[in-house]
Amino acid sequence: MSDTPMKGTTKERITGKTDMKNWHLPHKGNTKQVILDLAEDLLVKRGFKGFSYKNISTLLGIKNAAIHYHYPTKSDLGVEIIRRERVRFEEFVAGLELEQMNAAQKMETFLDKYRNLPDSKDRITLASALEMNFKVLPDEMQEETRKLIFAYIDWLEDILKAGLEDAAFKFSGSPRDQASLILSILHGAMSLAQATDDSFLDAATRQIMLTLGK
Amino acid sequence: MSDTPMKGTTKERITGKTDMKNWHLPHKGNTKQVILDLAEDLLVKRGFKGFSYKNISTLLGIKNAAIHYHYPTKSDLGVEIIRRERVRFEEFVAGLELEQMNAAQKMETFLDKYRNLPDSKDRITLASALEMNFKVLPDEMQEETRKLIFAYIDWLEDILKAGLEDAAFKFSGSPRDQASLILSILHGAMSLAQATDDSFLDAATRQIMLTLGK
DNA sequence: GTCTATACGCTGATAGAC
DNA sequence: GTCTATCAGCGTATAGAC
Repeated sequence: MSDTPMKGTTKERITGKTDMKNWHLPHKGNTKQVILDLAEDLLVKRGFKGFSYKNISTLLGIKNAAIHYHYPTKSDLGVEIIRRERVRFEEFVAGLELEQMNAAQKMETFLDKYRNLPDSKDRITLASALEMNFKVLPDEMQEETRKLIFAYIDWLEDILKAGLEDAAFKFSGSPRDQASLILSILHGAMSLAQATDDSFLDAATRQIMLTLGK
Repeated sequence: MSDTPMKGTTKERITGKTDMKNWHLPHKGNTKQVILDLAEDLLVKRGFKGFSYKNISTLLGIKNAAIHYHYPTKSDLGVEIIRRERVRFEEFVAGLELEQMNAAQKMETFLDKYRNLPDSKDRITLASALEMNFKVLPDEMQEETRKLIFAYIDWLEDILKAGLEDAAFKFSGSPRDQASLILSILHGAMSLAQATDDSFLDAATRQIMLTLGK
């Protein structure tokens, strides 16, 4: 992965559209957000110690020091990335409620997030990447990572419990254990796929629904 | 984790016993091996970019440059760590054959390796740690990592096939898919446990035997 | 908000003495 | 085999100008 400067304005990069009128303008006030996007991408792809402020600033076409203006330390930046993901997940969960899905539908929609991971992301999620880097993360990032993971597990436990009650699912062991197992399978499949390029995620998601009696 | 120099001779460190007669002697010719042990430990605990030649040399009570004498580049060192693990696994497999175990016994013995991981290792295996660091590894290390993982999967596939034939196991899907799934579950459980301190490995190994109809 | 300039430690690595 | 000395480059981070 090279650190070639990005072309065009921020909006063009984000939307994928070109805005010829403003090609020469800098990031029009959303630099802070673009830094977050870029940093999340690099964190997922290379690990926390595998990218630097220099990498980000080069991609953005600005200088090292400018990043520190937005996020004083790398830990601040990392914490923000994780918090944003937790918010995203909360919105995802709220969305499912709005659609009045049943437990099985919710589970399928959750699994879809993994089935549909773009190859450009190397088919890995932020939570999984954080786990993998856990021991080299600053303390505050470790804490946020834990919160994120338990947000997933807590939610999984809830819908497993609901599915058990209305007989949509059947499985042995506690809903909590089953929730942990499901996340283990998904994260393990992504971890293995990193090294082997094989797709373990399809087999993994299939197996999960099987063990739930679907 | 601090890099406090180790006390005593190499043999004392390795065996845990004290040899007062030779406490003042350096590493008596096995420095190269001790470096490998130390480096493997650091790699598992901190990731490939999380330790340096300096870390190792400080622990050993020698200088940075001395490590380069034994392993010219960090990649050389990393490759040796992985190769040694593959040899260890081959010996493990050969040992199971000598004991004339059946498929179910072999699987249990394999799972024991994960159940019995010492806390001092943060309950993570070399293969899993390599996977987690995969994208920041030098090319030669990536190649060796792949070989190691496929050594595991190939072997798992073999005993799953054997167990299927003599009706010791029953499961749906191909033995290959099942082998991948088992490794996914194990690696995923270790990955999750890193961040949460919960023990997912016990639940994971139990679930594996369950899905094999045991 | 971004720049220049700067600090300082650590990194992987090499040359040559002992 | 290990040492001293040295290297260039990168890492995070800060001060102060524009």
